Amino acid sequence: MGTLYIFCPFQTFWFMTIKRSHHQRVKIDDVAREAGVSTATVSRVINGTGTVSPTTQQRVHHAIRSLRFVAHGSARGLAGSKTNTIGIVMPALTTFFFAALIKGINESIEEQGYTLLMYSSNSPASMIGGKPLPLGDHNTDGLIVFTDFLDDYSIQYMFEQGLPIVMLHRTAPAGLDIPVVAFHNEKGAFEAVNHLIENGRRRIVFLKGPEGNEDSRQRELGYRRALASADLPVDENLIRRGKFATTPAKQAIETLLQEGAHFDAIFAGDDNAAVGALEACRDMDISVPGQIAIVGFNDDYMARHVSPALSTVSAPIYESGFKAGTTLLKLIAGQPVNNAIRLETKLVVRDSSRRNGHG
Amino acid sequence: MGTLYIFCPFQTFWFMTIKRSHHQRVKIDDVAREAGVSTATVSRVINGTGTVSPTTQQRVHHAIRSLRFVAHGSARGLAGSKTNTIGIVMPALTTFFFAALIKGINESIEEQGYTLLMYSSNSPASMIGGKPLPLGDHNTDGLIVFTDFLDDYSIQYMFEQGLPIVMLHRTAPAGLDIPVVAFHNEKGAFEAVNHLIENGRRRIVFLKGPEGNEDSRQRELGYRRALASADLPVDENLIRRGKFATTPAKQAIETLLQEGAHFDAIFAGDDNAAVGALEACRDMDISVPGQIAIVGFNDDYMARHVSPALSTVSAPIYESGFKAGTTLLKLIAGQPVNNAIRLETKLVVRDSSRRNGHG
DNA sequence: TTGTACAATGTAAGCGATTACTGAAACCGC
DNA sequence: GCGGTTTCAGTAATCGCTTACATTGTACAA
Repeated sequence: MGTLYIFCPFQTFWFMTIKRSHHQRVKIDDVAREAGVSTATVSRVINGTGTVSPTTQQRVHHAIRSLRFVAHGSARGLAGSKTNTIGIVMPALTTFFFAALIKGINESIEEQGYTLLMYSSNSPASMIGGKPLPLGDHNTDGLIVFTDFLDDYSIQYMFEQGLPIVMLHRTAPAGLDIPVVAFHNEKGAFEAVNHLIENGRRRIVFLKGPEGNEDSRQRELGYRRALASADLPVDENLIRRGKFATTPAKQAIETLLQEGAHFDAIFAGDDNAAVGALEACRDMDISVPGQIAIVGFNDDYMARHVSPALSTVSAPIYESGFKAGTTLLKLIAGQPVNNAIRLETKLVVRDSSRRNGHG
Repeated sequence: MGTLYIFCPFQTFWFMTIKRSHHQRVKIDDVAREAGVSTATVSRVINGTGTVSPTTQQRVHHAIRSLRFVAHGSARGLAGSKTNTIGIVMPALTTFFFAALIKGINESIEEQGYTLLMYSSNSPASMIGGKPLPLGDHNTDGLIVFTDFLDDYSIQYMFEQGLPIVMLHRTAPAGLDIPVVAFHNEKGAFEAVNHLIENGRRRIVFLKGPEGNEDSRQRELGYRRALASADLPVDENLIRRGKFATTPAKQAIETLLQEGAHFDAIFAGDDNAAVGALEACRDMDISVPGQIAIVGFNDDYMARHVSPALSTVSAPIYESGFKAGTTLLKLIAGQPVNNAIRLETKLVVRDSSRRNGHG
């Protein structure tokens, strides 16, 4: 600001750009003129479409670099009907889960030159009645749906418009041929509960997730199957709602204890809930795993850092995001995809459910 | 699929959309025709620009709803030179910090109809030499910079192009009038270290963040000032790199212990590092806070859930994201903004640094 | 009654790329 | 040397909106 060294190309450049401000930016015509070719040729070089001689390519690349040309996204979007952007609709979570997921998606699409357009909200969106999604077939080339706050009708609408869609941790609306990426929840839960049973636990609490959550529903099925296959009865009173969150889970366990319920293990719907359960026990001076064993789900960051370290069903969160990204890209490219991708989980036994602590 | 009830408008509609597939979608002309007005009027109604009679507005809104019209983002972007999208450049973190931040940004811009275009990467980007950012003045109306992987030169370039920019947890390139949103790191660190000193600690380890990280640098200044103001010497040997991560921090503490270093407290650069320190102590059977007191920074989710519960400098992460969002929007709107927003932190004393545990 | 001001709407020129179409030159085997 | 390909590159239409400008209509003061 202020200083201007006439002979310094960079400073001169700054000066120029300041002068012409936000308009008159360098566009493809400028590049074409600079390289002595037509805009079509520049476009071909940029996109690698059509045939351009090596010499010309060199010239064009040189012009692009020296002018610092970057194509206008909207213009490309309009002309090419391609945005190189995919969208994700998801709940506004603030957990490790969320972060890992996004990272996975991002890295899966990054090298392909795609960008993630994120729409995050906790309020329902719908194409009928409510405000329509700001995402969809205009702004993005594809969509990852990872939320319960979007009704089947809207999904069906976009799907039938031809928008590539991948469901993430949620099943597709009935009858629609939309790929799903999810964990093998039922199996993972079965193994977790089975592990508890094998260690002598008989009365096992299950902490459900939020109302309508699919992961939770499937984990509950696994829980029931494990009990059934060990010929243990299901006590509906031991099934409570932990909402995949620490505080509600803690309260649920406290309530159970106050009610004088009898149980020797807790299978929490996820690790957040498990941590809540852990704290309830700690506050009540109940030994874990001595009196009560606890197993969570997900293998969140903090699972191994709480004390006692939390046994949990390790779920490939990052991979699920990554898989969703690559699947969507394949879909966009018109390649065949596997329609139901279920990722395996793995039981990780730590201190919170070890046998040795048990009486 | 298959069933088609002639008299049901929705089904008929599906049928139609399927037939005409991905092209011939409903565009503004269709709406104009349906409402019996010109496209200009439809555009005015959509954007709330210009004057349109209430009756006409009604008709247009009705047409929009019945045709399920959603404006083509790229077309609007091209024509209006407005994308209603802001970008963020950030490191590919997988922490609670990141998630809360994004949530804050998102919610701050959501009600204004903006969307977040996220570019996340761990590889350097630059306008000179390297691959240019896929974000910037073409694709977004503004940019939040939250990463060290973007050089000052690029930021200066975009800034002088007139792109609204807000720096998040990073200072602006010298001489540029770019707003900064950050924590009061120095002060927060000072208070944390001071707290340790007041509780009788004398030899305090500091675990730095990653190379070049600004938050870390500022926290180190606070650490040094606190020691100085208590007339305590700074032992450079007690300053180690914890990289804002659990494992490196754990190793750093283990190394210190193996070297026979003498210290009675650890001020960790962030909570991840603090957890690592905690584990190193636990593994070595060192009592916390009995022998060594630990204080972290951020007040991450797990801080209160580890054991002993972690004392930490609580930082308003979500608010910082939110503030960055609103500031950027103001900037875009041409409104005056506060150029240096420093958010206050708050020391939260939990078990890991309580006096009673100290000899 | 006429002129002025303003409200309401239409017309049409872009915005900056992509790409279908077309033409010119170079290369091929016979 | 000649029709037939191929390669390389240019022309110009097009994508779906926004908006400057033009136009019409109506109210109101002079």
